Amino acid sequence: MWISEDCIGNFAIIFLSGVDTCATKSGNKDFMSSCNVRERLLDVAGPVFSEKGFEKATVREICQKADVNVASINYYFGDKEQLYLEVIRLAKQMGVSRAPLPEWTSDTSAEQKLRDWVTTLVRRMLGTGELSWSNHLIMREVLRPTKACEHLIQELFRPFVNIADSILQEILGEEIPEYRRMQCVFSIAAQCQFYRVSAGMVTLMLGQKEKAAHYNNDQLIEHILQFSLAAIKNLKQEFATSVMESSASLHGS
Amino acid sequence: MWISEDCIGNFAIIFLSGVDTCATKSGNKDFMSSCNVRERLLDVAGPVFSEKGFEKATVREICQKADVNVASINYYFGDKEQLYLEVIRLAKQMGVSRAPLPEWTSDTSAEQKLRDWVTTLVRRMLGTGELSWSNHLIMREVLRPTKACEHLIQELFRPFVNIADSILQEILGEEIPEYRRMQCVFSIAAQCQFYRVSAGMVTLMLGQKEKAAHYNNDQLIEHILQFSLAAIKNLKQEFATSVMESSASLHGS
DNA sequence: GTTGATTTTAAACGCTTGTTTAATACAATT
DNA sequence: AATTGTATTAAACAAGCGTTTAAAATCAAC
Repeated sequence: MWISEDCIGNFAIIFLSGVDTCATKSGNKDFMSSCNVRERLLDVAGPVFSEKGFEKATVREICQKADVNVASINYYFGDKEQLYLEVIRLAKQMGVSRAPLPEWTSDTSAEQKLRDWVTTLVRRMLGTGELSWSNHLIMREVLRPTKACEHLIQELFRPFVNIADSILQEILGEEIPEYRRMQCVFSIAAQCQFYRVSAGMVTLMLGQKEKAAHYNNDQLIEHILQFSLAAIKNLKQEFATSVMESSASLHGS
Repeated sequence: MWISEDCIGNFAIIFLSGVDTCATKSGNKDFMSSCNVRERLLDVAGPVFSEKGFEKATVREICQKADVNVASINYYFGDKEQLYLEVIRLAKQMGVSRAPLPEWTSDTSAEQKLRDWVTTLVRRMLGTGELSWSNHLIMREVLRPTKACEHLIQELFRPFVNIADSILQEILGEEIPEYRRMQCVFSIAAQCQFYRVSAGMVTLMLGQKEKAAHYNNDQLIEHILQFSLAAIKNLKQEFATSVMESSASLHGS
């Protein structure tokens, strides 16, 4: 309302004061540092929570890295946990946009879709780089769910699993019961997850050299896909023959 | 050095004084409670570290449950970390003895061996009951290795993985390179591991009812085995045909 | 310039952590 | 009985944590 009069003069004030005028969230660092405290906290808290976990991450470290006072988290978010919940929401958005599923047309084969799905999951799980903190954080929630996990399941996991389920339905047909399909989805996801959660142990077991030689993302995707596709196709075949057999024994008796 | 003289008389002292004389570690509770403080701490610390993790487990809780003074851990083990390392050693021994591999004879089939291996791994990972704390604790080390992990790898993981590797070699033959076999071993282990590390998320996704209906240990073992065996056999077959093809194209060109 | 609300700050609070300490209790040896 | 070395205890310690507070600074509006 105060804009209504003496408006022209105040534009300069708005622009220079830096209050709530941070139009772009990324890019220019000098401009960033003039953004408001709330934004700075959100930007900094993600990587810290990702690296340390909720418990071991300290408000003091976050505030120091955001270059704000220690009381700022409580002032803007209430407490540490509320900040964490906001960060998880941010991580979900970034995790999806970071490694999205490709667009499919009506004539994309089921196998290609499954390849895309596995590729996306591996990239999300094992991805490194600037935004990988979001995936690390989400993985923490999977391994040790907090209040935030329910939100992730509804908005992220269930939709993603449903896609895999429909692909498997395409391959396996309608006869195979839903829970068998879901077991297969879990078996595929399990393999992708393994190389993230057990990465430390795998490296210790294989040694750096061997791991670098045979366990990069592309090789893992290829192995997981080949391994899983063979298993799925066998399931279909075995189900077909078992139906035939029971049908035959029915007729025979 | 003080043993060198007046040795005979001191045997009685050693034996009666209660130092290092706790012959049986399990069973009789009355005897247990008369054991020395060190033993009581070791007995109590395992479950606590398993449930809370090293960081969140407090010396005060451990000492309270062991019914000893808070200073006892520092007196007997130096500090909290030394106690933890001792507990990990204990966990390794108990983890193996809790769910051992069955004995195999020369005419045990490779498939049966693989079934036993998967069964053992699932039991160790998902086992519940009195001694399951040891497996929980070991899994914590896999997910977030500390100093103690190297010891576990040498004494526990590598031998166990080697067994699976030799079983797969039996099935696949000599032609398939070692790193492909290892990838398969990891894929199998990954599936077993998934239902432990993601148990919370799986339950949240499926709901208690569905999980209880289709995801008990026996059903999981059966699924993992069927899924993996199909994949392995396909690998063998594909490798054979690809060798034949390259041989044929070699002859053809 | 003054006012009144909002934001920022340094300091302190209350609590928990692992560890240390100094006094005490105990049992074996002299 | 006195001594000696070990074991146990309650209390204190120092450091770190999340949070609160009350004063100071900032800024739009009059």
